[in-house]
Amino acid sequence: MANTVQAKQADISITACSYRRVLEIISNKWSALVIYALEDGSLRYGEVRRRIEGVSQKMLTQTLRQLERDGLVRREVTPSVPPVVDYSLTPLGETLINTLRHLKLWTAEYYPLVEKARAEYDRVNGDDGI
Amino acid sequence: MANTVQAKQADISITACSYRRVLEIISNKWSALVIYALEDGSLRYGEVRRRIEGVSQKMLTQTLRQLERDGLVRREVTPSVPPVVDYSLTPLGETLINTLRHLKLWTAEYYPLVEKARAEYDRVNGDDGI
DNA sequence: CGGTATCCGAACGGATACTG
DNA sequence: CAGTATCCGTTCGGATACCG
Repeated sequence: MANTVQAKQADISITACSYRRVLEIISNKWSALVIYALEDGSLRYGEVRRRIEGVSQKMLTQTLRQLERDGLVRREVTPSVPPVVDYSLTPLGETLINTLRHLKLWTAEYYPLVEKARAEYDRVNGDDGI
Repeated sequence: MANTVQAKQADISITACSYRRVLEIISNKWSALVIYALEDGSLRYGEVRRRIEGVSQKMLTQTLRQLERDGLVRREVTPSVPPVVDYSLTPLGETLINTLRHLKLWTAEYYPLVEKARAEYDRVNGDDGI
């Protein structure tokens, strides 16, 4: 911590370290989608599954368990036959969805530009080699 | 498109579909970290690498190429010996970092609660079985 | 300095079958 | 209905060696 440069680098490393952890929460294929599916309120397992096109039973269950462990989603079991299991966002989960909304807005506004950039990149560097 | 329920589900699917694509941009291990490393301006390859603790040469190069293809990062080569390669955010990349900042703020404020939730979950469901 | 190429284990994630 | 268990291919990502 001698000079400002070193101090700043240390700060970046520390920040990056914890920052990486959040990314681990939402960076798998389905977590953010599940959180989004629950934004309007409680849903049963099957309803969540129907809302998220393409998710398998295995991955949905795994994702829900992980989010439950992280304190973002609440799981409520009504022991009946057949069983009823409801999922909803916890207050902590609600705080995260506000943040995720910004990501969604960015997508809506700028994703076409990303696709355009990709097409241009592929046109230039494209299928020339191999 | 008979009733509102179906219409809403369709809308969710479409949104989720494109939303998933942004997640693909930043959901790998290093992309968001690289974007963050470049927030203060242009950096040389080695400087980026030193800023991101733990990244390997292979993954850094791969991540930078991908971000370049997505139009988020610009790569400028000065052909000298030894070569100099500078990386910086494009205007499009700048728009994304504003969004990512919200994620970082969320982390700073709420991540401790996530860790607490995990500890509690593990305490309850913990190492009882297997 | 700033890469590329290759090998390899670990993790991700889909398909299928079975259960309370 | 809401899972669990298993198999298995694909991708991720680190280590190492080499290159212009």
